[in-house]
Amino acid sequence: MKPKATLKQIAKELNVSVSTVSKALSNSPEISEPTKIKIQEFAKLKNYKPNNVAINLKNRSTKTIGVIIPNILNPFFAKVFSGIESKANEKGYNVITCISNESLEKEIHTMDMLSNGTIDGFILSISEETQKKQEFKHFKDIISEGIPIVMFDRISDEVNCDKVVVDDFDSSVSAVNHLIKLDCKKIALVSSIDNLSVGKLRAQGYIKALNDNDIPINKDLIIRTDNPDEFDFRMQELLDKHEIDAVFALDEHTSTMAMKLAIKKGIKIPEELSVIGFADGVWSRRMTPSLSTISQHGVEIGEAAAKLLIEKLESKEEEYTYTTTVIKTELRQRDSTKKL
Amino acid sequence: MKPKATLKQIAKELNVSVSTVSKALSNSPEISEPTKIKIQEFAKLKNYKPNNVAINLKNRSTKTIGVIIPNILNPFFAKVFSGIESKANEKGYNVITCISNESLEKEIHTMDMLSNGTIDGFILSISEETQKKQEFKHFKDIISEGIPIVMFDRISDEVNCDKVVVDDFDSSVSAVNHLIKLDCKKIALVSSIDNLSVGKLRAQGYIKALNDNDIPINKDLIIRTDNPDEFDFRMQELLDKHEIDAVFALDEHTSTMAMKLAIKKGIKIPEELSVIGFADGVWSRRMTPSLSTISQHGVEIGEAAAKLLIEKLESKEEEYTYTTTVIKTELRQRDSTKKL
DNA sequence: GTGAAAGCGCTAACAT
DNA sequence: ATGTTAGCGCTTTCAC
Repeated sequence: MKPKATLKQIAKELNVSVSTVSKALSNSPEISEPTKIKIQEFAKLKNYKPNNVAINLKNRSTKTIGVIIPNILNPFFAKVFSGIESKANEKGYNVITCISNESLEKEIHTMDMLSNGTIDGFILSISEETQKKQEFKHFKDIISEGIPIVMFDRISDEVNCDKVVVDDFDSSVSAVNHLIKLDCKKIALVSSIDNLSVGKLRAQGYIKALNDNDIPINKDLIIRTDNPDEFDFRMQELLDKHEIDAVFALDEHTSTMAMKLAIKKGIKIPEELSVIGFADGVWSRRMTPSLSTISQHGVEIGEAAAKLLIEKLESKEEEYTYTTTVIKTELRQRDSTKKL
Repeated sequence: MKPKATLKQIAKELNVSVSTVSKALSNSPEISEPTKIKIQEFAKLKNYKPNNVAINLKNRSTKTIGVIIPNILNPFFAKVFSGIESKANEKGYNVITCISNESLEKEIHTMDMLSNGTIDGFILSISEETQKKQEFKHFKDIISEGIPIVMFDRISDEVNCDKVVVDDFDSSVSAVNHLIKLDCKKIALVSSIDNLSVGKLRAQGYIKALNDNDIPINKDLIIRTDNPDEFDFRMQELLDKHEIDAVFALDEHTSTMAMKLAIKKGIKIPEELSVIGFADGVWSRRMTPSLSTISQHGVEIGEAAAKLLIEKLESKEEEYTYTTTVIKTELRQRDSTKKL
């Protein structure tokens, strides 16, 4: 285990000054060819790598982005994360990741730990608890410290910053319209994320689509909760008591459970029941029948967020107007809906 | 946007020296109560946070771990990652994450970018390409630079470092034994990860279990490839040509595709065909029928790896013996296998 | 009890 | 063409 090479050591061993070494290694024209070559070769021999921490201190910037993700097991977030990581790397940035586990406290703690020079800016999606409690002071504080934030997916109108979202409302409208075109009349709405901003937007889209098509809203066909276990129970009840010809599901848990319970009851999908759900990841394809989904292009969301943040970090503008980027979703027709 | 408070500024505003401020804020007994209080209150008022980069430079350590994950969309890796993140955070470490995307070049590039003081050590799982090419020089180089590495899951015997793995071989043996106890005689082995170390170990376990039970190995019932598309084709063929009563699948793709194709053919699971597969994540539960799995306790693997690395980083021992920790798997019986 | 000074590793303005 | 110096923000030893 060799001791780390530093400019100082190299300078001493070569009997030159530290700054000569520094300049030689950055190929400065100030230094003569022969010394340059001598120093560069010696540095390579010693496997010299400039200490990044020292450079960060000098530059007052770390080229590192702090990313806060509510739950990395959710394939949507995993996709966004991979988009952030790849765009950041492309631009020469590192990514420090924290998983908030949907906890407000962890979110606050993380932002506090990292906002001391460790990172140049944040990309985050608000935790469930934070959205429930509508507690956004920590975001505002960080921003007023001059650390930029880009929010994605789960955002807050109260916080002034760049945002990247999906057109949740419109996606819902068009998905439900699609079901209506398929001749579905009794479309159930199911959600186990009714505490999230995105869950509410999606539910509103359903209402809008039914209204537009003069279909009366039937409360009995709507399950909106934030508790997956409660959902399972109510879904069973719904299938037992009411006849439905479609399910519009706002999250992965409800998409898959609705299908599972329907299949168990012997209901044929898609012949007797069409199912469309918000879902990401490969699993919707792997199910039998495969699930028709609204896919959110997570990778693009991540890339857009990273691009936005890095642009902001690298612009010298004092004034900056905040933008909200909308990434379009895509309706992927698979085997849980009939073909038009 | 307030300018960041520094010791220097506080010192000037309070007409004391930098070192006094530093000591007062670290509650040193050298400083008198009144000045301490004055300084501490002023610092709080100014929202002073010690610059972490400066501290890192001083300490020659960053309390940051570099994590390299082949693919974060794989729920096994996502679980391991969340284990690493939580254990690291508990111990006061940050985590810089890179996704190698199974690429050797990205792996090398990442390790090069981070091994300049940015991180104190690495936790990683070897990329597919790296395993295929058996190219391990970059790992050895990093270790010889004095940066510790902990490998998990996809490891190499050629590299001398701490490791955390699953008992792939034994898990396979006992899973296949379970199928045999269920009275299965014609057990297919399917794998689309035959290029990975873990894939090979699991396949060996299958052979061992059949041998132990005096069941002849039938090559026609074995599909081992590293190409998912090729697998789909050969699986269809296998189902068409041969009668089988069980499938033992070494990865998620083959577990789910085997089930999907069998269901499509009208084969009843588990009555006519039992399926066990290596799988993680919630999706095995959500399938119809739910999939019996060998679950790998990804979170524990991540925690163990982080613990190992941090212990190494914080021990002053010059000499250190490398350990390989084995995390036991668990056979989760669900609806794709009959109950005993 | 307080302060000056050195040093972590590097860069860059400013000598020589 | 090379070297000296100061400084990034902090801690710590050593003077006073």
